Amino acid sequence: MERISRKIWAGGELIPGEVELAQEFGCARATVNRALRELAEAGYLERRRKGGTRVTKHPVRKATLDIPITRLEIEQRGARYEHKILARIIVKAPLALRDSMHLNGENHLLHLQSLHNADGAPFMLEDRWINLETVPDASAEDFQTINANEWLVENAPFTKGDIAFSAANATKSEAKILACQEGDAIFITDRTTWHKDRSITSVRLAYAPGFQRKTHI
Amino acid sequence: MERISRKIWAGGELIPGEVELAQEFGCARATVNRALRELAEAGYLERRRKGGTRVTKHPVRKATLDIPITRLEIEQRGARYEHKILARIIVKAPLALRDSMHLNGENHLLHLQSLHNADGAPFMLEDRWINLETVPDASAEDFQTINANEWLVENAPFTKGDIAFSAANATKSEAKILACQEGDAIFITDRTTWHKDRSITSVRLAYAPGFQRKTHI
DNA sequence: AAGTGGTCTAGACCACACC
DNA sequence: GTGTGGTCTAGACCACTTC
Repeated sequence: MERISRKIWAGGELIPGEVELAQEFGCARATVNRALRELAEAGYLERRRKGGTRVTKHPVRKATLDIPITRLEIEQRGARYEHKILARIIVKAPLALRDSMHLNGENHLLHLQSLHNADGAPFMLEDRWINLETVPDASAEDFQTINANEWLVENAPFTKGDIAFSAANATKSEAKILACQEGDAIFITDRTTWHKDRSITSVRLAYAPGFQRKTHI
Repeated sequence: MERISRKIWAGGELIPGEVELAQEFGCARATVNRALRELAEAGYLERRRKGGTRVTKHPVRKATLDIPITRLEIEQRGARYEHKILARIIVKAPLALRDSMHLNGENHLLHLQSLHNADGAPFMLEDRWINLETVPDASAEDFQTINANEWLVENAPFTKGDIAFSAANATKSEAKILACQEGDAIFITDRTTWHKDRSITSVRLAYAPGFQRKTHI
């Protein structure tokens, strides 16, 4: 790490092999391997068999972002959590989702709208679609006592997910639900999760104005 | 991992020690150690010396988010990058920043406003404050040929940083610069970086409407 | 074919946290 | 004290990629 930041090893440059470094530092090759592997995970090095190890030219800083369970996020702020189901309906997959969730028009989805409150004030509006082909048990749940997020964590573990963060102007109906003005800037999280190649759920989270998603490097 | 997801080992439960698992799986303890260490890094396990290893009760999913260099982000979309300096001035630290950057009123900051374009269209508006106590060389730079982001990556490596994502309504002047309407929802990234305990720079990035910051789990 | 990193083994000592 | 995970060593074989 010191040699990278002091540019003794410049960006793009091939650094010595593990055996050579082990000799130089007077340690075992496994120790060098672990050090280099961790630097590679952090994005400072690029490693290829036979090709050797290179210093990354433009190290992309990586921030790890926690994807919290909303109830815990609210409770950690010292607020009282509650949620309300605003709508619950089973429908055939709408056009807009067939592509992003790998569905056809015959697939049935559970469409759920819920509001999550912190100390009685609107905190986040959730618009969720659950794939009933993948998670048939969801059709028997009313999600009153346990919210959909936590139910899915328990009952439909996912293997991968796509996440996108963006900003949107509150629509008239969103503004009413979130107790803000139409047009207010709303922080949006879109997330689709998968088990292998089968979509589980696709959700749009609209946070009340002023919300910040924080992290650190 | 299988035993966690199938709940053979339930949340909060103490799992067998490394020696016992090595015997059961017929492998070396170092192999068990690496497996458990990686599961702990991913957030599924909590490990403590003498205390043993427990399954995390509410596993917090972690997403890794790339913090790209804006020029490369634009070029990777196949667009032509250019940037313009809109304002450049050296001032004493304003009240609003003294707290978040650990400054007093005698500290001088370089205040920089720049617009980053993709194929000639506004992409992102950058409002940056550079701490000249920590990075005195910045006062000699005009940032015309190399933008502040990349100059700082080269000349002032940081050890830690705070990041916050949010949404804001475009002000009248922001709307004019970003070629959008006043009030449009704008995706905001606020970032302050540090070298040890000295602040380097604090920056607010306002992306043109429609921008999404994507990642996956 | 050959050289690099990826992974594993069997053993050892240590640091920490709990008793 | 004592038991747990944290780390290291010396050696081995393998997988991948380039030549």
